[in-house]
Amino acid sequence: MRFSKLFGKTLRQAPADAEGLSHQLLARAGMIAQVSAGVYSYLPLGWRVLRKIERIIREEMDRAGGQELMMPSLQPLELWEATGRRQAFGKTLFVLRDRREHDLALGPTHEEVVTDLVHRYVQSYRELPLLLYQIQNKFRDEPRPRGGLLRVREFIMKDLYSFDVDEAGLEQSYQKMVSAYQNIYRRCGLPAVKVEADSGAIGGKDSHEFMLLAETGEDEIIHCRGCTYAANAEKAEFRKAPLPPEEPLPVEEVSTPGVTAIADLARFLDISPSKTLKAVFYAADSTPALVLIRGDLDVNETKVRNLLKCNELRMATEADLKGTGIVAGFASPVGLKGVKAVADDSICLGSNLVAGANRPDTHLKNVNYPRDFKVDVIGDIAQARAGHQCPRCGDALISARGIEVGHVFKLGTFLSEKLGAMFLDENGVSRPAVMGCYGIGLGRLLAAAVEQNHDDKGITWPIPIAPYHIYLCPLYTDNPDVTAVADDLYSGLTNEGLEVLFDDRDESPGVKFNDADLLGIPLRTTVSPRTLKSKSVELKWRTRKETELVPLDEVVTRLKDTLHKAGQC
RNA sequence: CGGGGUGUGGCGCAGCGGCUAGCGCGCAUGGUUUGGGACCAUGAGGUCGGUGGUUCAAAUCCACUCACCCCGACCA
Repeated sequence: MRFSKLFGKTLRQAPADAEGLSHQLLARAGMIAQVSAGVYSYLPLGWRVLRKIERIIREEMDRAGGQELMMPSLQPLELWEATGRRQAFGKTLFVLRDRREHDLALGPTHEEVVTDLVHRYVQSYRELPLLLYQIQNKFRDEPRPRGGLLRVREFIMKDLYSFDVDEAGLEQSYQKMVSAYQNIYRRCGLPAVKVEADSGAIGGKDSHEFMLLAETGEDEIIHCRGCTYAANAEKAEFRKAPLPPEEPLPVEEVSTPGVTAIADLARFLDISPSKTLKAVFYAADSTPALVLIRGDLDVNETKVRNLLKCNELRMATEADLKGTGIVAGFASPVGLKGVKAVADDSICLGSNLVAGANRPDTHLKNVNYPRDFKVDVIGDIAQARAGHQCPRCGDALISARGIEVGHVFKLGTFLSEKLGAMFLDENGVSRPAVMGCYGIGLGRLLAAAVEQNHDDKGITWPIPIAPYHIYLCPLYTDNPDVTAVADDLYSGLTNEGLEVLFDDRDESPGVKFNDADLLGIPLRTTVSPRTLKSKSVELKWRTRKETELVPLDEVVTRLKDTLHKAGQC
C-alpha cells in the first residue's frame, strides 16, 4: 500500500473526546473514527488489524470443529420474551418497531436465534455435539460506552454455541473452547489469563473470562500468590477467618451517640471490626433488602444480586427505607419485620457481635445468629480483597487489573428447554441439548492489544496482528536513485507476499519516522542517499533502538527470513 | 439514570456584550529545504451545536434543547 493513497491520515493531536490510551493512539494513527457515542468506523489500517484477528479466531474455531454460519441482527422480540431474557437484558436490548408495529430486537447475542435453529434442525443425539459460530456485529445499548473501542454499543463479536447430549459432553466442548481461546491469544501475541467469572445476564453456571492484564483495565482480578486460583473480583471467593468461639451473652444496649460507621464504632467500643455486624440496605428490583455481613468484610453486590436472583440492585435511598423501621447508621436485623434479609455466611463465624438497634445513637452488644434474628437467605456475598486467604490453598490473594477479552459460559439446559431444542437419545428419550456459549469481542481485543503494546511514540503491534509488516521509508524522494531503489524494493517485497506500507510521500524524515512509530509497523526499512552509498538499506525493529545496514541484493530474502522466523508469512 | 465537564474551519485551542471571529497544526499553489514532526510567500476553508429570548447590538447574557466526554451502577 502506498501511504500517499491511504485513506485516513495520522494526527499530531488526538481528538479532544478521545481520553483513553488506546482510543487516542488508534484515533491519531487514523485507524478508527468515532461516529457517535460507542459507535465507530474502522478505517483501512484499523480494519486490516481487525481482519487479522478475525482470521486467527476463525482458524481456531474451525480447528476446534466449529461450523461457521451467519444469523441475523434483526430478531423477533418474541424469542426474547420466550426465554425471559428480555427482562434480564433490560434497557441494554435495542428494541425497534417495524412498519407493521411489530417489535424487533437488534441482537446483543444469539442464544435465542441459534437455539431456535437447533430446535428445528436437530432431532437425534447422533447430530450432537454441535459447535456453531459466527463473526458478526452485536448491539447493546450500554448505559455508558467508554474508552474508545473498549466498550461500545455496536461491536464485532465471535460467538460460538455448543450443543451436547449431556454435562460430560458440555465439559468436553467447554475445554475445547478454552484451549482454542488460549491458542487465539497466544497467536495474537497477547498473553491473556483465564479467571473464574460471574455469568451475569447471559445466565448459566460455570463461566470463565480471559483477561489481558493492563493498568487501565476495568476489571479487578483476584489471584493467588501460591496456587493457580484466579477469579474476577466480582466472583472471587476466599477463606473467612473464624473468630475464637465464645459463650453467647445476653443482649445489651449501649449508647453510641453519633457513631455510625463501622470503623468509628470499633474505635468507640475498642473492639475489632470483625466483632461488629454490618447492615446495609439495598433496593432489589425496587424491594428493600437488608444485607448483613461481618463488620470487617465488604458486600459484593454481584453476589447479592445472584443470591437474590434480582436484576437491578442499588443502594437504598431514604425513600426506600420509609416504613421499614430501619434507622440509617443504626440499622439492625434484630426485631425487624417485613423486610427481606440477606446475610453473608461470615455472620456465623463470630459471636457476641455489636449490631445497630434501629434507634438513633444506640447499638446492641452480644448479638448472635440465629438466636437474636432470622434471615431469609444466607450465602457467600463477601467481596474478596488482596490479603485475604486463597479459597484453595490459604495463601495470600493478590489483586490486579485487566481487560476482559473473552468470556465462556456453561449454560446448561434452561434455554434449550424454553425453546424446545430437544433431541432423542439412544433410548428414544427426549432430552434438552446441554448448551455452552463462548464470546470474543474483536474490537475490544484490538484496543486491549494497544493498551498493552505501546510506548511514548505510538503503537507497537505484535507482528501477527500488525496492519503491515514492513514500513518502507525512502528519504529524499527528489533523489531519483532513492525512488528507483524504493520502487524496486516495494514491488520485490510485495511480490514475495510481504505486507508493505510504502511511505512514498514527499515528507521530511522526521515526519515519516514519527508516523512509522505511531502506526507501530514492526519493521522499518529506510532508503536514503546515505544508505545507497554503501549499496544498502537500513533495517530497524519498531521496539528496538539499534539499526542495521543490509546490502540491497539481500534485503528481500533477509526480510522474508526475518518475518518467517517471527512466525509470519 | 445520578454527579461533573465540553460544544467556535478537518484536528487542537483562544475570544466570554462591540465593529470584518483569531492562533497553531493540517490542506492548496510556488519556491528553498530535509536522518526524528523544516521554512518563506500566496491562498481556500467558519449557519460560533440547535431553538427561543434579552439588547440599538449576541460566539459572548438568559432559558430550553441536542450532542459528546469523564466519575459511578452494567459487559465481548
